[in-house]
Amino acid sequence: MLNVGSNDDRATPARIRDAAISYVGKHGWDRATSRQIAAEAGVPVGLVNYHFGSKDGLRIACDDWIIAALLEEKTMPLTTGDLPTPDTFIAAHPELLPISDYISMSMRAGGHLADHLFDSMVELTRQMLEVGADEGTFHAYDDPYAAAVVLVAYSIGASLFGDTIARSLGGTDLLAPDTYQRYVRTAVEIFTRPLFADERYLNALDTNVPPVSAKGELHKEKE
Amino acid sequence: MLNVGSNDDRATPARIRDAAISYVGKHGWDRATSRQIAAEAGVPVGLVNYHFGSKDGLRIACDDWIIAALLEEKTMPLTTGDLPTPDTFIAAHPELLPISDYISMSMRAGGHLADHLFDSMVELTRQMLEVGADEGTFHAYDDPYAAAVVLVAYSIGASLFGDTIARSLGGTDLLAPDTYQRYVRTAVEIFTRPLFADERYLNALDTNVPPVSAKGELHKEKE
DNA sequence: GTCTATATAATGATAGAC
DNA sequence: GTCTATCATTATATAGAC
Repeated sequence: MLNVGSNDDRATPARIRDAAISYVGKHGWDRATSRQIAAEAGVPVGLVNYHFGSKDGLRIACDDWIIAALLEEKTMPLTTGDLPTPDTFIAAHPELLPISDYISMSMRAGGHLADHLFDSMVELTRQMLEVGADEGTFHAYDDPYAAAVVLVAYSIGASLFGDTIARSLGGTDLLAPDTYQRYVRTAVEIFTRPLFADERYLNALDTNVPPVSAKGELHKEKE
Repeated sequence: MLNVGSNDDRATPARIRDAAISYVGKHGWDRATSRQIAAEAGVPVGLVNYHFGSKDGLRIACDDWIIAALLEEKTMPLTTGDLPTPDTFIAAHPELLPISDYISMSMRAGGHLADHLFDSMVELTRQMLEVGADEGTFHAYDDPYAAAVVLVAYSIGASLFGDTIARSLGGTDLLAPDTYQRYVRTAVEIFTRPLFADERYLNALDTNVPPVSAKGELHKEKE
C-alpha cells in the first residue's frame, strides 16, 4: 500500500488517494490543492474530480480508507506494558508509517476521523488498563474509562508536539536515540513516580473542595 | 480589551485585530478571509491591508499582541499546587478568555506563537516543579526540565481535546460541573497514583533495555 | 478512462475618490 | 483615514475532444 516506486500498478483512484494522503500529511487539507495532489499522483486535475466528485469527496475517501486500514491492524501488542501511544503504535506497525503524518494532521484539524481515532485509542487504552490492572502491572483507577480518555488526550498531545518536544530537549528529531531516550525515560518516570507527593489534592477533590477555583464555583461558559 | 459592545471607542487597527483574533479563534487562519475579518470588525476590506499591509502582516500583529498581552500577566499563582494547564491559566485570568480560542488554534497550527507559548509554559511548569519539590508537594524528578516539557505536552493535549474529552465523558461542555469534576478527579488521580504499579519499566530503561527502539543507550544528563 | 481547456467563484491586494 | 471599485491570481469544478 502507498507504493510510490517506479513500477506503479495501482489503479488511478488509488494513486490519487495515496498522493492525497502523502501531500495532506505534510500540508493539511486547507493548504493542499487538487492540482498539487494531482501533480503528486502524476495525473491531470480533471481525474481527481472525475473519480472522487470533489475535493471533499476525496477527503472522505481518504478518511474512510485510513479507518479501514487501521481496522485491519488488530495486532496491537496488548501484552507489553507500553501504552498505545501513536509512537508505539506506529513502531509496532511500520507499514502504517506513510499514513502517520496524515493521522497527525487529522488530529490537529479535528473532525470525524479525529473523533473516530480518539475513540479507538480510548477503547484500546481501556482494554490495556483492564489487562494491566488484572496482571498487577497497572494501577486500577477508580474510573478506568475516564482514565483511558485522559491518558489518550495526553498521549496525543505528546504525539502532536513531538517536534516541539525534541526541540525543547535540545534535539531536532524526537526519534533520535539520545532525545528519544531522554523523552521516554521522563515519561515513564512520570507514570512511575507520581507528581503529587501525597494524596492531599485527591482528597481535596473527594471532600468536595475544588482546588482550581477559589470560590468553589466552576466556570459557567466558554463564550 | 477585545470589547465588542456597542460603545466601541477602540481605534480601527485594534478593532480589526480583535476581530481577527475572534474569528481566527473559531476558524483558523487558513479558512479565515480578509473580507470575513473586516466584516466582523465592521470595516471595509481595504482598511485591513491599509493598516496591516497584508493578511500575513495582520497575523503577525495578532501573534505579537497575544504575546504582549500574556507578558503583562505575571500573576500566575505559583503558590497553589495546580499545574499551569491552559484551563487553570485561563481560570486565573478570565480577562484572557476571549483569546483562548485563538491560542488553541495557534497551538493546533504550530508556528512561532505556538513555540513561544510552549516554551513559556515549560518555564512556568519547571518553576512550579522546583517550588513544589522544595515544598515537598511535588515529586523531584531526575530530569526536571524534561519532566516540565513532557507535562506541558500532556496538558496541551488535554486542552486541545477538551471538547472530545467532554464528549467521551458523556457531556457536551468540559467545563460543565459534572463533566469537569469527573475529568479533573481522574487527572489528579493519575498524577497521584502512578499508572505503573512498580518500577519495572523505569528499571528496564535504566538498565539499558529500551522497550521500543531496538538499539539504545543511556543518555547523558541535561546540560 | 484520460486529458486539455475552460467556466465560475473567491481570494489577497491595490488604485483612487472623498 | 476611510471607503468603493477593481485587478490579478488562484481555487474548485466541469465540458468536451480523444
